[in-house]
Amino acid sequence: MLRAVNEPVNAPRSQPVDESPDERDAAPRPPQRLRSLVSWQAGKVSTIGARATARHMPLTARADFAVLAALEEFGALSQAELGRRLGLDRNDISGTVTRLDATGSVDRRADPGDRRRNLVTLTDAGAARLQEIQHAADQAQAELLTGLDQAERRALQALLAKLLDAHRPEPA
Amino acid sequence: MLRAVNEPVNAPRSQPVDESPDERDAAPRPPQRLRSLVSWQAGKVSTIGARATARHMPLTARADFAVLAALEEFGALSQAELGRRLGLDRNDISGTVTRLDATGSVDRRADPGDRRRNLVTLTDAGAARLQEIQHAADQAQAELLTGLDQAERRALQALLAKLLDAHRPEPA
DNA sequence: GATTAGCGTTGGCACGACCAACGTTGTGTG
DNA sequence: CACACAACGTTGGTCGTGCCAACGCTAATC
Repeated sequence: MLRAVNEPVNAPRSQPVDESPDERDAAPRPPQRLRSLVSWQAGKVSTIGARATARHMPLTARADFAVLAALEEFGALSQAELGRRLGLDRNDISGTVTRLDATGSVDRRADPGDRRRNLVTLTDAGAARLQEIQHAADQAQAELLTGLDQAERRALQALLAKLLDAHRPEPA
Repeated sequence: MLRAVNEPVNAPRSQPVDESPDERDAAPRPPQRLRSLVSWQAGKVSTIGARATARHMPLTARADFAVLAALEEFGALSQAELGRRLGLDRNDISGTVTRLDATGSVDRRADPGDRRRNLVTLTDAGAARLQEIQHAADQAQAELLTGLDQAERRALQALLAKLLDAHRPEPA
Protein backbone atom coordinates (compact mmCIF):
# COMPACT_ATOMS: atom_id res chain seq x y z
CA MET A 1 0.00 0.00 0.00
CA LEU A 2 2.69 2.42 -0.91
CA ARG A 3 4.27 2.66 2.52
CA ALA A 4 3.13 5.28 4.90
CA VAL A 5 5.91 7.81 4.64
CA ASN A 6 4.49 9.64 7.58
CA GLU A 7 6.17 7.63 10.28
CA PRO A 8 8.12 8.71 13.36
CA VAL A 9 10.71 11.18 12.08
CA ASN A 10 12.32 11.00 15.49
CA ALA A 11 15.28 8.79 14.82
CA PRO A 12 18.29 11.04 14.76
CA ARG A 13 21.59 9.21 14.74
CA SER A 14 24.77 10.91 15.62
CA GLN A 15 27.63 9.10 13.93
CA PRO A 16 29.45 11.59 11.76
CA VAL A 17 28.94 9.60 8.59
CA ASP A 18 28.68 5.83 8.70
CA GLU A 19 27.40 5.08 5.15
CA SER A 20 26.80 1.36 5.12
CA PRO A 21 28.59 -0.08 2.10
CA ASP A 22 25.52 -1.07 0.13
CA GLU A 23 24.32 2.50 -0.10
CA ARG A 24 27.67 4.07 -0.65
CA ASP A 25 26.90 4.43 -4.32
CA ALA A 26 23.16 4.51 -4.00
CA ALA A 27 21.37 7.80 -4.17
CA PRO A 28 21.67 9.75 -0.92
CA ARG A 29 18.25 10.16 0.62
CA PRO A 30 17.00 13.52 1.76
CA PRO A 31 16.13 13.72 5.46
CA GLN A 32 12.81 12.33 6.58
CA ARG A 33 11.66 15.69 7.88
CA LEU A 34 11.71 17.01 4.33
CA ARG A 35 10.32 13.87 2.78
CA SER A 36 7.23 14.21 4.92
CA LEU A 37 6.52 17.81 3.92
CA VAL A 38 4.15 17.91 0.98
CA SER A 39 5.17 21.48 0.23
CA TRP A 40 8.80 20.42 -0.03
CA GLN A 41 7.93 17.45 -2.19
CA ALA A 42 5.86 19.61 -4.49
CA GLY A 43 8.71 22.07 -4.81
CA LYS A 44 11.13 19.34 -5.79
CA VAL A 45 8.70 17.85 -8.27
CA SER A 46 8.24 21.30 -9.71
CA THR A 47 11.93 21.88 -10.28
CA ILE A 48 12.43 18.41 -11.71
CA GLY A 49 9.59 19.23 -14.06
CA ALA A 50 11.27 22.51 -14.93
CA ARG A 51 14.51 20.71 -15.71
CA ALA A 52 12.70 18.26 -17.95
CA THR A 53 10.83 21.12 -19.59
CA ALA A 54 14.04 23.03 -20.22
CA ARG A 55 15.33 20.08 -22.21
CA HIS A 56 12.50 20.54 -24.72
CA MET A 57 11.90 24.27 -24.89
CA PRO A 58 13.04 27.63 -23.61
CA LEU A 59 11.85 28.18 -20.06
CA THR A 60 9.88 31.28 -20.88
CA ALA A 61 7.59 29.12 -23.01
CA ARG A 62 5.88 28.01 -19.83
CA ALA A 63 4.37 31.42 -19.21
CA ASP A 64 3.45 31.67 -22.88
CA PHE A 65 1.73 28.30 -22.68
CA ALA A 66 -0.44 29.37 -19.80
CA VAL A 67 -1.64 32.50 -21.55
CA LEU A 68 -2.20 30.81 -24.89
CA ALA A 69 -4.09 27.96 -23.29
CA ALA A 70 -6.37 30.35 -21.46
CA LEU A 71 -7.13 32.30 -24.62
CA GLU A 72 -7.85 29.13 -26.54
CA GLU A 73 -10.19 27.77 -23.93
CA PHE A 74 -11.99 30.95 -22.88
CA GLY A 75 -11.72 33.18 -25.93
CA ALA A 76 -10.50 36.77 -25.88
CA LEU A 77 -9.73 38.08 -22.41
CA SER A 78 -8.40 41.19 -20.78
CA GLN A 79 -5.03 40.96 -19.11
CA ALA A 80 -6.44 41.31 -15.64
CA GLU A 81 -8.82 38.47 -16.33
CA LEU A 82 -5.97 36.36 -17.66
CA GLY A 83 -4.22 36.95 -14.38
CA ARG A 84 -7.23 35.78 -12.43
CA ARG A 85 -7.68 32.66 -14.51
CA LEU A 86 -4.04 31.71 -14.26
CA GLY A 87 -3.37 32.75 -10.71
CA LEU A 88 -0.74 35.25 -11.81
CA ASP A 89 -0.08 38.89 -11.08
CA ARG A 90 -1.39 41.26 -13.71
CA ASN A 91 2.06 42.84 -13.61
CA ASP A 92 3.65 39.68 -14.89
CA ILE A 93 0.93 39.05 -17.45
CA SER A 94 1.83 42.35 -19.01
CA GLY A 95 5.33 41.23 -19.94
CA THR A 96 4.21 37.87 -21.26
CA VAL A 97 1.53 39.40 -23.46
CA THR A 98 4.05 41.88 -24.78
CA ARG A 99 6.32 39.02 -25.77
CA LEU A 100 3.48 37.10 -27.38
CA ASP A 101 2.29 40.16 -29.22
CA ALA A 102 5.77 40.83 -30.57
CA THR A 103 5.92 37.34 -32.06
CA GLY A 104 2.44 37.59 -33.49
CA SER A 105 1.02 34.80 -31.33
CA VAL A 106 -1.54 37.15 -29.92
CA ASP A 107 -3.36 40.29 -30.88
CA ARG A 108 -3.57 43.00 -28.22
CA ARG A 109 -5.80 46.02 -28.73
CA ALA A 110 -7.79 48.40 -26.59
CA ASP A 111 -11.25 47.08 -25.85
CA PRO A 112 -13.60 49.42 -27.73
CA GLY A 113 -16.29 48.95 -25.10
CA ASP A 114 -13.98 49.70 -22.17
CA ARG A 115 -10.81 51.47 -23.06
CA ARG A 116 -9.14 50.64 -19.79
CA ARG A 117 -8.80 47.08 -20.94
CA ASN A 118 -6.63 45.38 -23.48
CA LEU A 119 -8.49 42.70 -25.33
CA VAL A 120 -6.06 39.88 -25.99
CA THR A 121 -6.97 37.48 -28.80
CA LEU A 122 -5.32 34.28 -29.95
CA THR A 123 -4.07 34.41 -33.53
CA ASP A 124 -3.64 31.44 -35.87
CA ALA A 125 0.08 31.65 -35.33
CA GLY A 126 -0.58 31.60 -31.59
CA ALA A 127 -2.73 28.51 -31.89
CA ALA A 128 0.06 26.81 -33.81
CA ARG A 129 2.60 27.83 -31.19
CA LEU A 130 0.31 26.49 -28.52
CA GLN A 131 0.33 23.11 -30.21
CA GLU A 132 4.12 23.13 -30.43
CA ILE A 133 4.51 23.90 -26.77
CA GLN A 134 1.90 21.32 -25.86
CA HIS A 135 3.95 18.73 -27.69
CA ALA A 136 7.12 19.65 -25.87
CA ALA A 137 5.24 19.75 -22.59
CA ASP A 138 3.92 16.22 -23.17
CA GLN A 139 7.44 14.95 -23.58
CA ALA A 140 8.64 16.69 -20.45
CA GLN A 141 5.60 15.37 -18.63
CA ALA A 142 6.42 11.83 -19.68
CA GLU A 143 9.95 12.19 -18.35
CA LEU A 144 8.71 13.64 -15.10
CA LEU A 145 6.23 10.82 -14.54
CA THR A 146 8.73 8.04 -15.10
CA GLY A 147 8.33 5.59 -12.28
CA LEU A 148 4.59 5.93 -11.89
CA ASP A 149 2.19 3.60 -13.66
CA GLN A 150 -0.98 4.75 -15.37
CA ALA A 151 -3.21 4.41 -12.33
CA GLU A 152 -0.74 6.21 -10.10
CA ARG A 153 -0.42 9.08 -12.55
CA ARG A 154 -4.14 9.54 -12.65
CA ALA A 155 -4.38 9.34 -8.88
CA LEU A 156 -1.61 11.88 -8.40
CA GLN A 157 -3.13 14.29 -10.84
CA ALA A 158 -6.54 13.96 -9.25
CA LEU A 159 -5.19 14.57 -5.77
CA LEU A 160 -3.25 17.63 -6.84
CA ALA A 161 -6.32 18.95 -8.63
CA LYS A 162 -8.42 18.47 -5.54
CA LEU A 163 -5.86 20.23 -3.41
CA LEU A 164 -5.74 23.15 -5.82
CA ASP A 165 -9.52 23.38 -5.97
CA ALA A 166 -9.57 23.93 -2.24
CA HIS A 167 -7.34 26.98 -2.62
CA ARG A 168 -8.45 28.50 -5.88
CA PRO A 169 -9.72 31.92 -4.87
CA GLU A 170 -6.26 33.39 -4.45
CA PRO A 171 -5.10 34.88 -7.73
CA ALA A 172 -2.39 37.08 -6.25
CA MET B 1 1.73 6.21 -25.52
CA LEU B 2 2.07 7.72 -22.18
CA ARG B 3 0.05 10.81 -22.79
CA ALA B 4 -2.21 9.03 -20.39
CA VAL B 5 -3.43 11.25 -17.68
CA ASN B 6 -4.21 13.88 -20.23
CA GLU B 7 -7.67 13.38 -21.50
CA PRO B 8 -8.96 15.06 -24.64
CA VAL B 9 -7.70 18.56 -24.07
CA ASN B 10 -9.13 19.36 -27.47
CA ALA B 11 -12.34 21.07 -26.56
CA PRO B 12 -11.74 24.74 -27.17
CA ARG B 13 -14.82 26.89 -26.97
CA SER B 14 -14.87 30.29 -28.47
CA GLN B 15 -17.42 32.48 -26.77
CA PRO B 16 -15.61 35.58 -25.60
CA VAL B 17 -16.77 35.20 -22.04
CA ASP B 18 -20.12 33.65 -21.26
CA GLU B 19 -19.72 33.05 -17.52
CA SER B 20 -22.82 31.13 -16.55
CA PRO B 21 -24.44 32.93 -13.61
CA ASP B 22 -23.74 30.27 -10.99
CA GLU B 23 -20.01 30.63 -11.47
CA ARG B 24 -19.93 34.36 -11.86
CA ASP B 25 -18.71 34.69 -8.34
CA ALA B 26 -17.15 31.30 -8.17
CA ALA B 27 -13.42 30.94 -8.59
CA PRO B 28 -12.33 31.17 -12.21
CA ARG B 29 -10.89 27.89 -13.35
CA PRO B 30 -7.50 27.67 -14.97
CA PRO B 31 -7.51 26.17 -18.46
CA GLN B 32 -7.69 22.41 -18.81
CA ARG B 33 -4.36 22.24 -20.58
CA LEU B 34 -2.69 23.48 -17.41
CA ARG B 35 -4.82 21.45 -15.07
CA SER B 36 -3.65 18.29 -16.76
CA LEU B 37 0.05 19.08 -16.43
CA VAL B 38 1.44 17.57 -13.24
CA SER B 39 4.44 19.86 -13.41
CA TRP B 40 2.14 22.90 -13.47
CA GLN B 41 0.06 21.52 -10.63
CA ALA B 42 3.13 20.85 -8.57
CA GLY B 43 4.36 24.36 -9.16
CA LYS B 44 1.10 25.84 -7.98
CA VAL B 45 1.00 23.63 -4.94
CA SER B 46 4.53 24.67 -4.19
CA THR B 47 3.77 28.38 -4.27
CA ILE B 48 0.60 27.95 -2.24
CA GLY B 49 2.75 26.11 0.26
CA ALA B 50 5.26 28.94 0.19
CA ARG B 51 2.52 31.47 0.88
CA ALA B 52 1.27 29.43 3.80
CA THR B 53 4.82 29.05 5.04
CA ALA B 54 5.46 32.77 4.80
CA ARG B 55 2.57 33.35 7.16
CA HIS B 56 4.37 31.46 9.89
CA MET B 57 8.05 32.20 9.38
CA PRO B 58 10.54 34.12 7.28
CA LEU B 59 10.97 32.48 3.91
CA THR B 60 14.67 31.88 4.35
CA ALA B 61 13.85 29.49 7.15
CA ARG B 62 13.00 26.88 4.54
CA ALA B 63 16.60 26.54 3.43
CA ASP B 64 17.70 26.54 7.06
CA PHE B 65 15.24 23.80 7.81
CA ALA B 66 16.61 21.57 5.08
CA VAL B 67 20.17 21.89 6.30
CA LEU B 68 19.32 21.49 9.97
CA ALA B 69 17.18 18.45 9.27
CA ALA B 70 19.96 16.80 7.32
CA LEU B 71 22.47 17.42 10.08
CA GLU B 72 20.12 16.08 12.69
CA GLU B 73 19.38 12.93 10.78
CA PHE B 74 22.81 12.13 9.37
CA GLY B 75 25.20 13.75 11.80
CA ALA B 76 28.02 16.10 10.83
CA LEU B 77 28.45 16.54 7.10
CA SER B 78 30.57 18.48 4.68
CA GLN B 79 28.87 21.16 2.66
CA ALA B 80 29.23 19.26 -0.60
CA GLU B 81 27.61 16.26 1.01
CA LEU B 82 24.80 18.42 2.34
CA GLY B 83 24.22 19.55 -1.21
CA ARG B 84 23.98 15.99 -2.43
CA ARG B 85 21.59 14.95 0.29
CA LEU B 86 19.32 17.90 -0.26
CA GLY B 87 19.54 18.15 -4.01
CA LEU B 88 20.99 21.63 -3.83
CA ASP B 89 24.00 23.33 -5.34
CA ARG B 90 27.04 23.47 -3.12
CA ASN B 91 27.18 27.15 -4.04
CA ASP B 92 23.87 27.79 -2.38
CA ILE B 93 24.65 25.62 0.62
CA SER B 94 27.56 27.90 1.34
CA GLY B 95 25.36 30.90 1.98
CA THR B 96 22.88 29.01 4.10
CA VAL B 97 25.60 27.52 6.28
CA THR B 98 27.12 30.97 6.70
CA ARG B 99 23.79 32.27 7.93
CA LEU B 100 23.31 29.33 10.27
CA ASP B 101 26.83 29.68 11.59
CA ALA B 102 26.34 33.38 12.26
CA THR B 103 23.29 32.63 14.40
CA GLY B 104 25.01 29.80 16.23
CA SER B 105 22.70 27.11 14.92
CA VAL B 106 25.61 25.30 13.43
CA ASP B 107 29.29 24.86 13.96
CA ARG B 108 31.49 25.05 10.87
CA ARG B 109 35.14 24.12 11.02
CA ALA B 110 37.75 22.66 8.73
CA ASP B 111 37.74 18.87 8.76
CA PRO B 112 41.04 17.88 10.41
CA GLY B 113 41.22 14.72 8.33
CA ASP B 114 40.64 16.50 5.01
CA ARG B 115 41.25 20.18 5.08
CA ARG B 116 39.38 20.79 1.86
CA ARG B 117 36.14 20.13 3.68
CA ASN B 118 34.12 22.08 6.18
CA LEU B 119 32.63 19.84 8.80
CA VAL B 120 29.24 21.24 9.69
CA THR B 121 27.77 20.20 13.01
CA LEU B 122 24.38 20.83 14.57
CA THR B 123 24.56 22.79 17.84
CA ASP B 124 22.02 22.64 20.66
CA ALA B 125 20.74 26.02 19.57
CA GLY B 126 20.40 24.63 16.07
CA ALA B 127 18.41 21.66 17.30
CA ALA B 128 16.09 24.04 19.11
CA ARG B 129 15.70 26.17 16.04
CA LEU B 130 14.95 23.07 14.02
CA GLN B 131 12.08 22.30 16.37
CA GLU B 132 10.71 25.81 16.06
CA ILE B 133 10.75 25.69 12.29
CA GLN B 134 9.22 22.23 12.33
CA HIS B 135 6.36 23.59 14.36
CA ALA B 136 5.75 26.45 11.95
CA ALA B 137 6.06 24.08 9.02
CA ASP B 138 3.44 21.80 10.51
CA GLN B 139 0.98 24.65 10.68
CA ALA B 140 1.68 25.70 7.11
CA GLN B 141 1.34 22.09 6.06
CA ALA B 142 -2.05 21.85 7.68
CA GLU B 143 -3.23 24.93 5.82
CA LEU B 144 -1.92 23.61 2.55
CA LEU B 145 -3.64 20.28 2.95
CA THR B 146 -7.05 21.72 3.73
CA GLY B 147 -9.55 19.95 1.57
CA LEU B 148 -7.88 16.55 1.64
CA ASP B 149 -8.86 13.95 4.20
CA GLN B 150 -6.38 11.84 6.08
CA ALA B 151 -6.25 9.03 3.55
CA GLU B 152 -5.88 11.41 0.64
CA ARG B 153 -3.03 13.20 2.35
CA ARG B 154 -1.17 9.98 2.88
CA ALA B 155 -1.82 8.88 -0.68
CA LEU B 156 -0.62 12.19 -2.10
CA GLN B 157 2.48 12.14 -0.01
CA ALA B 158 3.27 8.57 -0.99
CA LEU B 159 2.80 9.27 -4.68
CA LEU B 160 5.04 12.32 -4.56
CA ALA B 161 7.64 10.33 -2.66
CA LYS B 162 7.57 7.58 -5.25
CA LEU B 163 7.92 10.08 -8.06
CA LEU B 164 10.89 11.70 -6.36
CA ASP B 165 12.53 8.34 -5.71
CA ALA B 166 12.54 7.73 -9.44
CA HIS B 167 14.56 10.88 -10.00
CA ARG B 168 16.84 11.05 -7.01
CA PRO B 169 20.33 10.87 -8.52
CA GLU B 170 20.32 14.46 -9.77
CA PRO B 171 21.69 16.79 -7.15
CA ALA B 172 22.45 19.67 -9.50
C1' DG C 1 57.00 16.35 -8.65
C1' DA C 2 53.23 17.27 -11.91
C1' DT C 3 48.51 16.46 -13.15
C1' DT C 4 43.93 15.60 -11.89
C1' DA C 5 39.94 15.91 -8.98
C1' DG C 6 37.22 17.54 -5.11
C1' DC C 7 36.02 21.37 -2.01
C1' DG C 8 34.35 26.06 -0.56
C1' DT C 9 33.74 30.75 -2.01
C1' DT C 10 32.38 34.73 -4.81
C1' DG C 11 29.90 36.74 -8.45
C1' DG C 12 26.79 36.59 -11.98
C1' DC C 13 22.34 35.34 -14.71
C1' DA C 14 17.40 34.04 -15.35
C1' DC C 15 13.01 33.28 -13.61
C1' DG C 16 9.00 33.47 -10.64
C1' DA C 17 6.18 35.69 -7.01
C1' DC C 18 5.29 39.87 -5.06
C1' DC C 19 4.62 44.98 -3.88
C1' DA C 20 4.34 50.09 -4.94
C1' DA C 21 3.37 53.77 -7.78
C1' DC C 22 1.68 56.17 -11.73
C1' DG C 23 -1.51 57.74 -15.49
C1' DT C 24 -5.69 56.44 -17.78
C1' DT C 25 -10.49 55.31 -17.99
C1' DG C 26 -15.02 53.91 -16.37
C1' DT C 27 -18.64 54.02 -12.35
C1' DG C 28 -20.61 55.42 -9.05
C1' DT C 29 -22.51 59.40 -5.59
C1' DG C 30 -23.46 63.79 -3.93
C1' DC D 1 -22.52 67.96 -13.34
C1' DA D 2 -18.39 67.38 -10.56
C1' DC D 3 -16.47 64.54 -7.64
C1' DA D 4 -14.31 60.69 -5.40
C1' DC D 5 -13.60 55.90 -6.21
C1' DA D 6 -12.36 51.61 -8.41
C1' DA D 7 -10.37 48.92 -12.10
C1' DC D 8 -6.87 48.54 -15.66
C1' DG D 9 -2.15 48.32 -17.78
C1' DT D 10 2.55 49.69 -17.23
C1' DT D 11 7.16 50.39 -15.14
C1' DG D 12 10.43 49.47 -11.75
C1' DG D 13 11.98 47.30 -7.87
C1' DT D 14 12.72 43.35 -4.10
C1' DC D 15 13.42 38.69 -2.62
C1' DG D 16 14.14 33.69 -2.93
C1' DT D 17 15.74 29.98 -5.84
C1' DG D 18 18.12 27.30 -9.36
C1' DC D 19 21.97 27.41 -12.18
C1' DC D 20 26.89 28.18 -14.38
C1' DA D 21 31.78 29.97 -14.25
C1' DA D 22 35.89 30.90 -12.07
C1' DC D 23 39.23 31.09 -8.49
C1' DG D 24 42.43 29.29 -4.74
C1' DC D 25 43.18 25.56 -1.87
C1' DT D 26 43.98 20.66 -0.67
C1' DA D 27 44.21 15.64 -1.51
C1' DA D 28 44.87 11.75 -4.43
C1' DT D 29 47.04 9.73 -8.55
C1' DC D 30 50.55 8.79 -11.63
